[in-house]
Amino acid sequence: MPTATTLTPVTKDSAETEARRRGRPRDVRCDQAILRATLDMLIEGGAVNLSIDGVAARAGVGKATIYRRWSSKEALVLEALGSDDSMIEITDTGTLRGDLDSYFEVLLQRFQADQGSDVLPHLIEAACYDPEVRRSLDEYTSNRRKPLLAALQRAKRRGEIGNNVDLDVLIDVLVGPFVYRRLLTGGKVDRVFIRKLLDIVF
Amino acid sequence: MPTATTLTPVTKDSAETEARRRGRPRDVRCDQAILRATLDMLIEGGAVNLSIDGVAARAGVGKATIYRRWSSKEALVLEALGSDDSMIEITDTGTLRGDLDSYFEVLLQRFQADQGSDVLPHLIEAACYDPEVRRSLDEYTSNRRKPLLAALQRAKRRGEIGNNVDLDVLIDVLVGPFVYRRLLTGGKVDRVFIRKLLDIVF
Amino acid sequence: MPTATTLTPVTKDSAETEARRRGRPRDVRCDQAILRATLDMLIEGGAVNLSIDGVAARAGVGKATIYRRWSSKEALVLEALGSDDSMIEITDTGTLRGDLDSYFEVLLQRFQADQGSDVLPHLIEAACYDPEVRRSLDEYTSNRRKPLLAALQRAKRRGEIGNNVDLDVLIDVLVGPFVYRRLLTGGKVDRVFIRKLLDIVF
Amino acid sequence: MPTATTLTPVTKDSAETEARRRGRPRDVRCDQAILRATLDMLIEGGAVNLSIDGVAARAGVGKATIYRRWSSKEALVLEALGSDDSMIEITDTGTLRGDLDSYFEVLLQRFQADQGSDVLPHLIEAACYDPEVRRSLDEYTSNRRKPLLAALQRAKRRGEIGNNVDLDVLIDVLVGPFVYRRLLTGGKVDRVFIRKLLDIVF
DNA sequence: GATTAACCGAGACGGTACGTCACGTCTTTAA
DNA sequence: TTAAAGACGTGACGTACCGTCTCGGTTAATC
Repeated sequence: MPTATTLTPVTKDSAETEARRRGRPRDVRCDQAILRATLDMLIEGGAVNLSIDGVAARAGVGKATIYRRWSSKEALVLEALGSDDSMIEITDTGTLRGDLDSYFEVLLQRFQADQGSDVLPHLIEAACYDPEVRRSLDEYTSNRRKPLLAALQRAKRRGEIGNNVDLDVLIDVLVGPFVYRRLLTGGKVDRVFIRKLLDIVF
Repeated sequence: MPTATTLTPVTKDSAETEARRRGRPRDVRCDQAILRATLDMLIEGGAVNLSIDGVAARAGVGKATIYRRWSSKEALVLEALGSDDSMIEITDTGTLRGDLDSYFEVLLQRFQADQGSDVLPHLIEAACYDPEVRRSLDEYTSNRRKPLLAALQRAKRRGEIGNNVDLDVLIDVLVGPFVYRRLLTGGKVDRVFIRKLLDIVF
Repeated sequence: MPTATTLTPVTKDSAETEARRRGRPRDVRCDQAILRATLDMLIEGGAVNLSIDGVAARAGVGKATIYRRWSSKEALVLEALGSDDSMIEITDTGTLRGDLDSYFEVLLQRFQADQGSDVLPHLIEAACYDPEVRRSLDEYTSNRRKPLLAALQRAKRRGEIGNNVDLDVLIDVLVGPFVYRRLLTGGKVDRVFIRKLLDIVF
Repeated sequence: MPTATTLTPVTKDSAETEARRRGRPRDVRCDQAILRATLDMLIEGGAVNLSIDGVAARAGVGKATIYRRWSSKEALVLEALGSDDSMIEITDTGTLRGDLDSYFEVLLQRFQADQGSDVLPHLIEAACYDPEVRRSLDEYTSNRRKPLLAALQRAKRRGEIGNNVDLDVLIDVLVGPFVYRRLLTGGKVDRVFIRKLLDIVF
């Protein structure tokens, strides 16, 4: 998930150092209520059925209060999702295969839980015409890759991966098939799939 | 692309065997005009800016005439896309590497031309809540995989690919990274990427 | 009710004298089914909820078969209503008061049964922009006045009504208040009303 | 015409006593523009050719802005008509015949100007299935009767009208024939008609 | 008996208007 | 200055009927 600063503040209140803005300060409870309502409605109806009007009503908040904080529905969604820290941690098992097993196990669960959700697809589409969303989505993706990258770097140091292998591309090869099946083919994603995938790559 | 029968007819006229539907038959020119208008507007403004009202106006057709044929905007888009036969043909070069080079060359052009388009992302999202779109999208994807599958089977027969390799998963490994970069990471997709990808897999 | 000839035939088959048109003759059962369906739907939902599509479906008839016979919804309604001959017969009681009592008794029942119906109002509106309906409605009204006119003429001959009284206007005075209450004031129409009305006029 | 409160506000702002509704107040210029456009279009094309889309476009206003204020086309029309204060004033001439002459003179002009208009008929029909319109139409009618009632009461006090005459019914007798001719018979409404009418009643 | 013209059902066709929804902005009062 | 409330113009939605127009298939009178 992108750090909150990427999308959140329409008006930057960059730091507390800044001489405390004048006028009534923003109510933090509003932020919370809005994000809470957003998450709830995302779970209930997906991103498509999420409307700003709906969130405002549910959060007991004026629409302007939302637009004051986020520039678009997607910015709001991205931040609402970001509040759950969903980064996959990879415990260093000492071997590449061990690390990957632990990683894919979690990834598998994520994908299965995620089935039917339209949140990611919605953001992907939104990213097409909203550069800000594009940036945030890239950052989100990038963050998710970090633990895997670390594990692969460890393996490279241990000599388990050839020196001439581009690790970024290797990640694409390992994660891409998941995304492809999930979004386009509707194919199954299970342990057998993972095993076959690893058999091919390594 | 799905064969026309998948999405097209809201009312199925399953076969010609059926004794010719009663009533005034549908005007084929309407189908053509609508699909033509849809494609034009897709190119001009993407899937998000495509409205049924707009298509109807442009095609010189009543809205009902569209809804009579397609149940949703996405069904319409899928068929409009399908009408251009965009399957990638792989000429049999005799070697796996040769086949793949020719395939990826075209795929690369496609991806670059496709950059910024929101059509595929839009369909992916639509597939989340419209099973009909889901089905058609799967079929579309499946068709696109066929030439590649054929090439890999030739290679397997020639012994270039191990007998225990699951070709379906291999395709996922070859194509998935493209999709992943295109939709999620925003990463570059070029010849260097392809070379590194093939280096890893083979 | 207007004689059928006023509105009914879009194409006039004025008389049997004409050398019997060629081609398949119109099916009388269609006329019946259509009028039947129209009456039923009028009773169920009023003139506003009456649609040609609906009548056609209910009568098991093509829409063209209706338009071949009647030029508009209202023409159809007028004829459907006309099939019940609803003229009020006044039995000659020998005195004006007796005749009027018998007449108003029936008129009263009609008005009460008619309450809530939108058929007459609908026709009145239609008459504004359809001269054919205008003509038919006038004729319909005119026919309804005839029995009353006859009774008044008898009374005039008997000397119960002054010689200088315009009987047409007298009918207006006797019937107008009914219509006025029914359509515009929403006021009660009962025996007391009739008595007071007659008290004023005579 | 009904006082504005009858139909106007979909959400009642019953009185000024209520502590000023929250949120952005309705723009009075919208009301004016909408009513203005409605009246114009009524004059041009009658009630049948009046569409909400048309009014919205002409008034330069969104459709929702209209629906926020009036629940139906007819409610809108009724209020638009009411904004022109069309009550007929009867100057006290001292004699019944004088008052009536002055009244009928204006009524006559109204009826002639009104010829061909479908507004009243349209409202009458609408009143059949919309109780709100029914109520407003009754109130409208009731208001229109008031001046006449006052004149008749003056005449009664002067002894020109018998004590046992029900003035409400008398009004029905005086006005009903007009309505009846106008709506149903298509008969002429002129000074001769009025004279004959008065000859009969008085 | 073949031809022919009008009829019939079904339903497609271009339109128009409907009433609803959500968008993102703006305008009020109150804190 | 922020907040809640909600009005605002915009524009698309999917539906319902309109009256007309093809279709294939009757059904008689005429040739």
